[in-house]
Amino acid sequence: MRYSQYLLPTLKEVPADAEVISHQLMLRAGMIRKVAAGIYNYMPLGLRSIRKMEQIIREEMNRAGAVECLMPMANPAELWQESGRWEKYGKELLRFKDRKDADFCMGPTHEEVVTDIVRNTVRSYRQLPLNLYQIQTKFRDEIRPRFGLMRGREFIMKDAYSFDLDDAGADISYQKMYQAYRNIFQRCGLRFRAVEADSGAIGGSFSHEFMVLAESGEDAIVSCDSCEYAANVEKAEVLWTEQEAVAPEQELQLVETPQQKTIQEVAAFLDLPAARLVKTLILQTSAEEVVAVLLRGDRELNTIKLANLLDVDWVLPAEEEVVRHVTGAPIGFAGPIGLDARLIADNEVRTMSGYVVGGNAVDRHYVGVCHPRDLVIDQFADLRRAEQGDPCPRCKNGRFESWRGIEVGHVFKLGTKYSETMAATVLDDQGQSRSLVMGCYGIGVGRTVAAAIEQNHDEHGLKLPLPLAPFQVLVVMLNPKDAQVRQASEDIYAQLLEAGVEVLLDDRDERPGIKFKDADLVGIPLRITVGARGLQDGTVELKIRTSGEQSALPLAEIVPALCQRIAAADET
RNA sequence: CGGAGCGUAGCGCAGUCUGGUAGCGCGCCUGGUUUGGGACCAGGAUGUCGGAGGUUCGAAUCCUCUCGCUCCGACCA
Repeated sequence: MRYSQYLLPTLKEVPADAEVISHQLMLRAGMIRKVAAGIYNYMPLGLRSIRKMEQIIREEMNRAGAVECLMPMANPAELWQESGRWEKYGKELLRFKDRKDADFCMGPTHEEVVTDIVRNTVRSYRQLPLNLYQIQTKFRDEIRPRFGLMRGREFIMKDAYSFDLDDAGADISYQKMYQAYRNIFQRCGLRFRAVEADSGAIGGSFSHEFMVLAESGEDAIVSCDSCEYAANVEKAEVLWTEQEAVAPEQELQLVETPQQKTIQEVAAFLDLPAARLVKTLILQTSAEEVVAVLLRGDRELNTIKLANLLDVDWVLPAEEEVVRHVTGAPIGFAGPIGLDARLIADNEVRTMSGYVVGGNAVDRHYVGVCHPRDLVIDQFADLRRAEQGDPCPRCKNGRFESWRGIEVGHVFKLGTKYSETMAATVLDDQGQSRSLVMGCYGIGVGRTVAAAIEQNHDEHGLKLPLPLAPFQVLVVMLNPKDAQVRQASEDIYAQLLEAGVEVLLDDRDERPGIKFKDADLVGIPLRITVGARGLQDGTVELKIRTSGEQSALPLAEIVPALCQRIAAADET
C-alpha cells in the first residue's frame, strides 16, 4: 500500500476526550474515529489490526473444532421473550420496531439465536459435540461507554457456543476452548492470565476470564506466585486455617470516642492498629433483608461473596435511615453488640478477641470485645476481598500477587439454562430426549487490540507485536524527489509485495521529521529508511520499532533479511 | 440513574466572571526557500460560538429550556 493513496489521518495532539493511552493512540494513529458515544469508525489502519486479530481467532477456533457461522444483528423479540431475557435484560438491550411494529433488538449476545439454530437442526446425539462460533458486531447500550474500543456500545466480538449431550462432554468442550484461548492470546504476544471468575447471574459451575495485564485494567486480579491459581478478586478465595480462639484477656468497656467515625480515626484515637478493630457494615440485600457483616478493621468486604452466600442478587450499603433504625446511632458507630440484625462475620474474626467495635451510640465504641462472651455471631464465612500477600488457597505455599487486568475473553460453562427454557433437546442412544449442555465463549476483538496497545506502546506511539500490527514493514522513502531514492524505495516495495509481505510505502512529499514521527506513532514493527545518505554506500537502514535496534544493510540483503525476520516471528 | 464538568474553525484551546459584533497555536490552500527526527518566509481560506426561546439598543458572554459529550459513582452474559 502506498501512503499517498491511503487514508491514515494521524493527529499531532492528544484528543481531549480520550482518557486511556490505547484510546489516545488509536485516535492519533488514525485507527479509529468516534461517530457517537461508544460507537466508532474503524479506519483503514485500525481495520487491518482488527482483521489480524480475527484471523488468529478464526484459525485457533477452527483448529479446536469449532465451526464458523454468522447470526443476525437484528434479533426478533420472540426468541428473547422465550428465554425470559426480553424482560430481564433491561435498558442495555437496544430495542426497536420494524415497519410492521414488531419488536426487535440488536443482539448483545446470541445464546437465544444459536440455541434456536441448534434445536431446529440437531436431532441426534450423533451430531454432537457441536461448537458454533461467529465474529460479529454486537450492540449493548452500556450505561457508560468509555476508553474507546475498550468499552464501546457497538463492538466486534467472537462468540462461540458449545453443545454436548452431557456434563462430561461439556467439560471437554470447555477445556478445548480454554486451550484455544491460551493459544490465541499467546499468538498475539500478550502477557495475560486466565483467572477463575465469578460466573455471575448466568450461573454455571465454571468460568474463566482471560485478562491482559495492564495498569489501566478495570478488573483487579490476584495470582499465586508459586502455582497456577489466579482469580478475579471478585472470586478469589481467602485461605483460613482453623486456629484456637485466643482467650479473652480484657474486660468489655464502653469508651468515649468523640467525633471518631472512620476506622482510621478510631484506630488513631485509641492508638491501636486498624487490625485490632472490627468494623460492622450494615447492608441491605435485594431480598430486602438487613444484615450486619463483621470484618477486621483493615479488610474490605467482597460484596459478591456475600451476595452468593445469602443467595441474593445484590447487597448494598444500607441507607442512613436504616442504619439509624438498626443501630440507634448515626453512620460511623455501628457495632454488633445489641444490634437488631443478622450477624455474619468473616472467618478472620473467629479467632480475634479483645477488639474494638462501634458502640451503637454517638461517640461511643466498645473496647476489649470478645465473642461469644459479648455477642453471638450467627455465621462465619469467607467474605473479605483477597489482597496482595495473602496465602494461596490452592497450594498454600505461595502468596498472592495483585494485578490490574483487562478482560478480553471469557469462557463459561452454561449448563442447560437455555436448552431447557428453549427446549433444545436431542435423542440419546437410548432414544431418550435430553437437554443439551451448553458452554459459551467470548472474545472482545477490538478490546483485545486496545489491550495489546495498553501493553505495547511508548511515548512516541504504538509498538504492536508483529501478529497484530496493521502492516509488517514500513518503507520510508525519504526524499521522493531524489530519483535514486525513489527508485530504490520502489524496488524494495515491489520485492516485498512480491514476497507476500504486508508493506506500507511512505511515498509522501513530506519532510523526514514528519515521516519519522508518523512512523513511530503508527508503530509498524519493521521500518526501512531509504535515503540519499545511505544509498551513497549502497545501504538502507532497518529499524525495529519494539527494540529500537538499528542497522544499515546493503540494498541486496534487505528484502531477504525482512522475510527471514517475519518468518521467524511466525514460528513462535 | 446520582454527582461534577465541557460544547467557540479539522484538532488543541483563549475569550464568558465584568454584554459592544470572535481570537491564538497546530493543521489546510497558494507561491518560494528547504529536505535524516513534527522547517522557514510571504500570502490565503475556514465559524449557524451545540440548539431553541427570552432579557437587552446590542448576547459566545446574562436567564430558561433542550440536545450532545466527558469524568467520578452505581451498573456490566
